[in-house]
Formats: sequence, C-alpha cells, structure tokens
Amino acid sequence: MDKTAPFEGKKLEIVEWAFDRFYEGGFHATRVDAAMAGSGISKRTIYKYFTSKEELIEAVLRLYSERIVHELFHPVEHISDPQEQIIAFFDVRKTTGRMLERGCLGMKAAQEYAGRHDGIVTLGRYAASLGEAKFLELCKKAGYAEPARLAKKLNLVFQGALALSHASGDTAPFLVAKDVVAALVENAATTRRRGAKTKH
Amino acid sequence: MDKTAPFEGKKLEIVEWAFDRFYEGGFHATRVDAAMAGSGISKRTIYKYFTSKEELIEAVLRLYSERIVHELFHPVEHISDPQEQIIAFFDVRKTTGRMLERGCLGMKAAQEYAGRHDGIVTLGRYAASLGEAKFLELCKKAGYAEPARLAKKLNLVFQGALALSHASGDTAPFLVAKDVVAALVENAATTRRRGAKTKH
DNA sequence: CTGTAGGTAAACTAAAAAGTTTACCATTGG
DNA sequence: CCAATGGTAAACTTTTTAGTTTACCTACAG
Repeated sequence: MDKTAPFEGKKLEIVEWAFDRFYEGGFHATRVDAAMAGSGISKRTIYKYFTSKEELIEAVLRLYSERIVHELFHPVEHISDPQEQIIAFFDVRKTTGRMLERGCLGMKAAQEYAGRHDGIVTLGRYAASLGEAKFLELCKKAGYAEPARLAKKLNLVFQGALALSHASGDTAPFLVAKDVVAALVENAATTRRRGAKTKH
Repeated sequence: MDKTAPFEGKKLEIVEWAFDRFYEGGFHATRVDAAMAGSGISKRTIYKYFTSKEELIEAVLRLYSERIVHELFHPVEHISDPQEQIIAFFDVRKTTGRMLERGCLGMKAAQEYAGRHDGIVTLGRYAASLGEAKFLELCKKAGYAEPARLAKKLNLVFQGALALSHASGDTAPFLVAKDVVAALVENAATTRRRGAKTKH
C-alpha cells in the first residue's frame, strides 16, 4: 500500500487515536501503552500495522498535514477575496477542531527528533511549512507588492498565536493575532493601491 | 541553601552544562547520561547535588529565567526611550548568546511536563511569561493608549520569531519580527500623539 | 606522611518501556 | 458446523535508563 495514501479502517483508527494522545502528551513522554490506553486497541494490533513507535509517529504526522488542510484551510476556502480569507483564517470561530490550542505538532516532532530520526523531522517540518505556503499563495493572489515578505510576517504571527494558545490552553491569542494581521494586510493593500513601494 | 538563590561552584557547573543539552535535545529525549557526556562530570556527582532528574530540570529552568534577563533584557536596558528599547529588543545583533534560535525552553518544559510534574510546569510558565511582563512595563513607560493590548501583540510576535528561529536554526525570523514590531509601535505612537482611540 | 574532602569512572540494580508471544474470543463465508 | 480472519488481553522478553554502589584518584591541611 502507498505510504502517502490516506489511511483506512483499523490503521486509520489507530492513527486517529494516537494523534490526540501524542498531540496532548508529546512524543517521547507518551509511551505506546499510554497512547493506546482506553482505546480498546491492543498493542499487538499496533505492531501488526506499524513496525515501530517511530513509524506510528510518521503516520500521525501525515494525518496532521491532512488535518491542517481540512480543518484550517478548507473552512475559509470559499471566501473569494484573498485578503478577507487571510483575516478569516485567524478568526477562530470559523475554524473547526481544537488544533489551534495545541500548538504545532510538526514543530514539536521536528524538535523532539532532531538528530534522532530523519523521517519524523522531515514530515514535521513539512507540516509546519504548510502555513507559510498557504499565506504565500494568498498574498500572491491578492497582488501585494512583496508577497513573500508579507507571507513570512503572517506566518510569524500565526506561529506566535499557536504557541501562546498552546501555553494558555485557549485561543484568545488568536484574537490578538487577528488585530495584528488586519493591520498588516490593510497596510499592504494601501501600499498596493497607492502604487508605492515599501523601502527597507 | 535557598533554592531560589543563584547557583555556585560545582552545582552551577552542572546546571550550565545540562542547560545546553536539555535546550538542544529536549527534556524527555535527553537522558541524564547523555546530558552529562563529555562534561567530565560523573553521574555520581549529579545525584549528590540533585535528588532526581526533575530537580535538575527545575534548576535548569531557574537558570533559564536568569539568562532571559541577562542575555535578552540587559543588553538593551541602557536605551532610555522605551519605544526604541522595544525595537532594539528584536534586533538580534544587540542581544548575546544563542537563546533566540533555540526556542523558549520554558514553554518546552511546560508542554513536556504538563500533567506530569507541577514544579517544572510552574517554572517553565514563569520563564515564558517574562517577555510579556517586560513588554508591558515598556509599553506603560512609553505611555501608549492600551499598553496591555500592545504588550500582548509584541509578545505574540516575539514568540512567533522564537518558534520559527528554532525551526529554521537561524535568527532570520527576528528580522521579519522587527518589521512587524516597528509598524506596531509606530502606529501606537501615532495614535497616542493624535489622542485618537483605536476601536475594535 | 597521612587522612579527609571532593571528585571520576564504571559496574551494578531497579524500574520502566518497547516490542513479542501465547491464549483466547467474535464474526463471517462456505 | 467449521475454518479463516482479525481482533483483544495479558504475560513475557529485551532494551533502555534512572539512580546506586564500589573502587579509585588527586589536592591539600596538619
């Protein structure tokens, strides 16, 4: 079976359960037993579908990438104006799930396994890069003067909100982030309309 | 001896060495042996000064709080204008050490030990809160209209830059952050001068 | 010279966690 | 009914790691 294909049946069930446990408890700190406790899934079954804890973690990170798209990007995709879409992205009421208040799992993985497991690090970094890629796409579409620069700023604010929401356990930092983002994109739009070029 | 007192002698030497190792490798992922390998300090000595790995980690977090003050706050303290001090804070050339490109150790600790070790979580959260407290102090001093709100924004940008610098391994995100911060404080200053009130 | 303080190195023990094996159970198609 | 499939539960083995013990080294005060 193709490793990059979406998971199915029991395998999906395992990965979905493990996803939440690792997300809450961290990878090293969450033991395989603890990760599956309460799921009704036996350790035997896990090792039938995965050769090691690390392989299970890789699967969790693939699921994480999918969920970023489905839970964060998809809910605002219908907004045709890219600038409005960017702002709506930071409006927690328009996104589903609890991913915003649990930090970036990709970064967590990349940090925990830096120098220890390349596959995990690569998948983690990839997931963590999806945000900036999406912002870049939207900034280009909006026709801002320096899309790459603005996308980096938006991603910075996004990562900050993610980190602080994680620390505090609620999404209040996203309200703060939305303010900052609104100022950034409105300023970029003004600059664009005036045809002026931001000097640095 | 007072636990909150700065460390001395051998104890300080142990904590300083462990600091870097835990910072690089994470707490759970870094074993006590691995943490002290190459230091010339034996495990015997560690357990003479600390009763457990967790107690050593608490000491590391106390050192981290001290270093935030010494390496991040102190180098810009001489700047009398609070607004300039805030901007200088994001100028990586004016800060010492490599703390900016290794993420927030306090957050890392609080996340890894959430629900596992209260002392570590408390110390981690405390260290992570020092930035916002400092920003709040400076925003008040500068006389901005909504100091708490602006301090939250600045902290958000700071945490974002910290996270991204950690992920990329260099401090380039702080250059991006500086731009965002400059826009934020300049806008706040303008608003203050005009006596206008930002609605939201 | 000698013993005490403070340390290293490395073997050891105990506990925990990864991964395996064995025994068993439930469903389903023939 | 019965064999095959696909799973649970729990005991087990192996590996890893926290923490301990033992033996030894070095500087130095008396």
